[in-house]
Amino acid sequence: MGNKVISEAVIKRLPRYYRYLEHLEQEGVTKVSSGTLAGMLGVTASQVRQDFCNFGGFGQHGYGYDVAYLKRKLAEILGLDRPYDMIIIGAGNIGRALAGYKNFAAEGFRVKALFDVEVKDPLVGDVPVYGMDKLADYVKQNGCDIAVIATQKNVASDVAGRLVALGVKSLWNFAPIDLEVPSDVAVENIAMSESLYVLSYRMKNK
Amino acid sequence: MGNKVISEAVIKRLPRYYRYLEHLEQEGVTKVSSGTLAGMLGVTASQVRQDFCNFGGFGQHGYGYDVAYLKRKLAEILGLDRPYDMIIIGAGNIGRALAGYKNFAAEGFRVKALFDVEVKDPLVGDVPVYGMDKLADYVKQNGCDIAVIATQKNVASDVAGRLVALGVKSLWNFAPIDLEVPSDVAVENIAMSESLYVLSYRMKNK
DNA sequence: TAGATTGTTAATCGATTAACAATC
DNA sequence: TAGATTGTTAATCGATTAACAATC
Repeated sequence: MGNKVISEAVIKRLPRYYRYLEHLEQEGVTKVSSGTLAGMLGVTASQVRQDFCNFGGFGQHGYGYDVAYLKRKLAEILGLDRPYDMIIIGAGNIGRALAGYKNFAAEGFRVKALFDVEVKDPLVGDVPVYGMDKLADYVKQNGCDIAVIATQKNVASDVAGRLVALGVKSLWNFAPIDLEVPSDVAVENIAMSESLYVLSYRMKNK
Repeated sequence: MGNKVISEAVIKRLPRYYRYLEHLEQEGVTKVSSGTLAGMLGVTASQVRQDFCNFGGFGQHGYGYDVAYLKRKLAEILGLDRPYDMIIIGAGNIGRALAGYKNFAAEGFRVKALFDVEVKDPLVGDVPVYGMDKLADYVKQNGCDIAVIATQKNVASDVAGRLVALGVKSLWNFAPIDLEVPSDVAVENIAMSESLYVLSYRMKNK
């Protein structure tokens, strides 16, 4: 593993590069320069080259970057070159919406099951819903690459703790709290209300 | 308006401070020091004081910060001291989930209407759903503080353009694209797939 | 008063930008 | 070859941290 430490700022830009490269590829564009890419992202060409240089550099002097190759390299870096099995804890509004979101499956993130204390419907789309009492057995039998926390705020920490105890190494958290997990567990938050607060701030300060 | 330019880094921390202050207030805690707050957020006491100092400073030498007062000041800064009327464009999984999310209303963000090209149900919870042809009239008659873009990716730019043309000054965007808007329009993105990519990166690099 | 803790200036650290030799 | 554009080092800029006088 290429273990140069990459800053958070760089990591957060990688998915954006990837998105624009997908777009370029769809348009049939085969090569792109750091300057062009920079123009699309709204950053400097220097930064684009620095960012890729962190991973060794994927371009050719005097030519630029091959779109398909650069995209493939970014996919590798981001870990998008393999599928992931996800489960969602909490079959409320957000949990059900995520289960029904087709794009995830298309990108290799496969929702295999929903869990909730109360099973109102046995299926959401084509995803089965199980009671929370089934969680441990399910994870032990089927494994789970990513668990999505879509529960109420007040149980989110407990649920995270149970998942970690079951050996789940990756949590995608939609609850408005900061989860505390061991250092070998990856966490990403979707902080919707914080985003809404920032929007409110921006409105006020335009 | 106090027009010191505040960095993005500071702005993004404000909602987190606010969240922890809410928590402290609920616990009945009336005063807090920069050190304590820093411990909760996982930052340094220096940074906490610097951040508040940007807005004039809300503490008292030798005492710390009054929780209720600091929370009220942060609410003012973030613009949470008044309600907002929201509409949601796109009555798919995400749009409907957001319409049904009770916490928003509790925080003063009121979902007034959903819009979609196709009106399958006239109501989602207690929120009315209208056809896209009703959008212009609705906004002209009722106004709209914040429009939520929860459409398919391929129409998101068009929808954003229409909203901006109708005078909407604030967009909360769930589509995986970068919206281009005039400088007096505020935009905040919830980039779910980018977050998932970052999670994937983190899993791979733990 | 003595102790605690802020507000704020100065020092440090890290990220971004500029520059340019290497090279396709 | 001449032109273009990278990879990478050095310079700049901005954000974080440390320090401490002010003061409750």
